[in-house]
Amino acid sequence: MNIGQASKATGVTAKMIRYYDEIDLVRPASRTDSNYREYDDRQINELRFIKRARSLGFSMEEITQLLSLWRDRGRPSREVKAIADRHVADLDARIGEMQAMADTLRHLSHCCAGDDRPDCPILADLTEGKEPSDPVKRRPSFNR
Amino acid sequence: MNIGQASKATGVTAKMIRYYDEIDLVRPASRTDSNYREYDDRQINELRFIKRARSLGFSMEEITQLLSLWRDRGRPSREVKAIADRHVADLDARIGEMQAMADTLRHLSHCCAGDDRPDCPILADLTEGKEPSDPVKRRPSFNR
DNA sequence: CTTGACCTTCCCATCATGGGAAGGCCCATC
DNA sequence: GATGGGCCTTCCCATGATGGGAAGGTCAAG
Repeated sequence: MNIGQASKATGVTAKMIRYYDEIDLVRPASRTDSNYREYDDRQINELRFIKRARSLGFSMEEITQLLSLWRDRGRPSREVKAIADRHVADLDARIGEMQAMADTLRHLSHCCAGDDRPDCPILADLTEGKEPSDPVKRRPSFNR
Repeated sequence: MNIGQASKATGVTAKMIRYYDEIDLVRPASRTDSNYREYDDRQINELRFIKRARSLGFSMEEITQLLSLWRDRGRPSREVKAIADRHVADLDARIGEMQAMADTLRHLSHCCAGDDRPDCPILADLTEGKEPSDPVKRRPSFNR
């Protein structure tokens, strides 16, 4: 299976497959005589795994760990659970922050006439330069 | 006021002040004879505005628009409200996605023994390569 | 006049992803 | 067996907001 077929089979773009290859996330692809990458079922499954894990918001760092546990038949499920739980806590923290932003804005918007006049509580709030409760530092790499 | 004082006065790092300067987000800083940036109250207020807007999750793009409305005394509050409402919808969408991720993971984690044994519903789920409901495309630039 | 704290610009890195160019390969159709 | 279109390869660049750091100029207090 070449990269295009692997891409179709997994839903991961060829670009990203090459990237995962480059950062050694997946087992190294073997190459044909003409230097085409060749993927077998094992790698296809790894790519699917990565895709699903990304869709659950895991960072590449976490996925590296998850993949290594996945490959290890003797893994303790405790370790997998720990990674998942940490990620859930991370998600919850971010959800909380965004919820706070949305709530604040909903309130301000509700107080804004939204007509032709210039008076606007939203701008007024921004002008006051209130401090946010805490400039939260997040673990790197959960863009999307 | 030089950049360091402006930074202290607004809580925006000097690095970021220079960046906002570079992308013409704030009014251009005047310079002293020795090429130091000089900020007046107007610009200090703009920096505070930006800071507060960032803390509410607005993208630079949105902040550009908000700043321009802020500077315009004749703005219709409708336009400000529209930007805010769009942003709230964006936040809500993202919150929804993350909530779904967290809920899924909470369920899986709950089903995982988390002991020395290797069996793990979390890994099992990742292995199945289920499709996420929909690969949501978000507007660029809301990292943090 | 020295010293240390500040300022300047310039370059590089992040993280996951996509765009695109230049060149090589494969297969089907003429 | 040549041609063409659709693959593949590598390489470089961009994103968005932010920080790190180097090299060199400036200011103010001692």
